[in-house]
Amino acid sequence: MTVAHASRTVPASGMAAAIAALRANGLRISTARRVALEALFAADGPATVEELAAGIEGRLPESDVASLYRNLETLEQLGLVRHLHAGHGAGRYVLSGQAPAGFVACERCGGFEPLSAEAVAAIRVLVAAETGYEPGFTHFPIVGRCVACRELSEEAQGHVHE
Amino acid sequence: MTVAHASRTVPASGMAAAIAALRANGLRISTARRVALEALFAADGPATVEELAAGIEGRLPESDVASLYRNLETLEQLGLVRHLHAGHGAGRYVLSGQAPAGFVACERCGGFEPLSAEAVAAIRVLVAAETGYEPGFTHFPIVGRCVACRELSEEAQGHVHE
DNA sequence: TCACAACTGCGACCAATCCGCTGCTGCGAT
DNA sequence: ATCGCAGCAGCGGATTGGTCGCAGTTGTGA
Repeated sequence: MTVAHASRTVPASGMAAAIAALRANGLRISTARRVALEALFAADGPATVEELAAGIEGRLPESDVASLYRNLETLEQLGLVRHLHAGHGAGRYVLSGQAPAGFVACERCGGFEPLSAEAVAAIRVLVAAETGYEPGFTHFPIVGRCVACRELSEEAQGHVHE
Repeated sequence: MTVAHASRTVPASGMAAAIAALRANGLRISTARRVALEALFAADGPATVEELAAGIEGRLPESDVASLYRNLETLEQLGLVRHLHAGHGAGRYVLSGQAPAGFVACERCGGFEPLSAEAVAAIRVLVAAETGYEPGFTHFPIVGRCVACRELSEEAQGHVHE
């Protein structure tokens, strides 16, 4: 397949680079791995294994969850993928090329917002100065309430499962 | 049982206050609840349900986990207890009277460090200014690496289960 | 000391993740 | 082309953290 038109929604170069990285490490380009990468490229932001395994709303073939977990781990070891845990529930996987310096996650609706490198650096300095700890914010984002959910929880003091 | 000497490691007043709070809300002072409270008072910092159920290293009677979860939830609704999720693994419960404004947790060794109210406020402002999100840091602490674990992971780039 | 709702403790159940095994397949070597 | 085989996929089952339903027990006000 020759690339006739260089630009697409998903830069073909990303996929090619990922495959090259696999090959460079002596790993096979199996169908399951290709599908996993396609799902990651097609996903809109950090996606759960469930979403990826279902083929991103049925637009891609389904995958076996156990194999998917293994392949995501492999891709993570190559530095192609990162995963994060935001609040309760399933972990989420992103292509590291598409991930920002950090995330804030809403503990209520599960939404995400990127965090700039500057903000992350500033917070890191604050935390390190007080405790010596060095936070990452990529693997474990900051968790809070987004604007919409904050308003909701103020008018109705309802308990969401925590 | 009369209190001969007023001061102990665990302030008896804390226990009495907790029991009073239960009673004030029309809740029963059952054995299981008393044991749960004792375990929380005896615990050194945020403890897992497993630790609490085991009676804090066998120093207290064992508890049923399901009942313990229910009682911890009850105590949490009264504002006596808080729970937090630091990194992977089980959640942890603390008496809210013994909990600081926020926590930093080490994702590697599971250690904790308190975060001052000032630091929490400063970070909250930073995050809110950039994203509109309002983080708490009590339910989901900041996760990072403590000094010791950072040194370990620098000399040997070993992968801990993530 | 009685009566009964609140509570306990057991076992089944659930979601997220990982593990072991067997059979298939990508890929370098013929 | 095609062969051989380590690497991999896909299945089922195990594990961990947490919840639910239910039958039996127990605080507590009357």
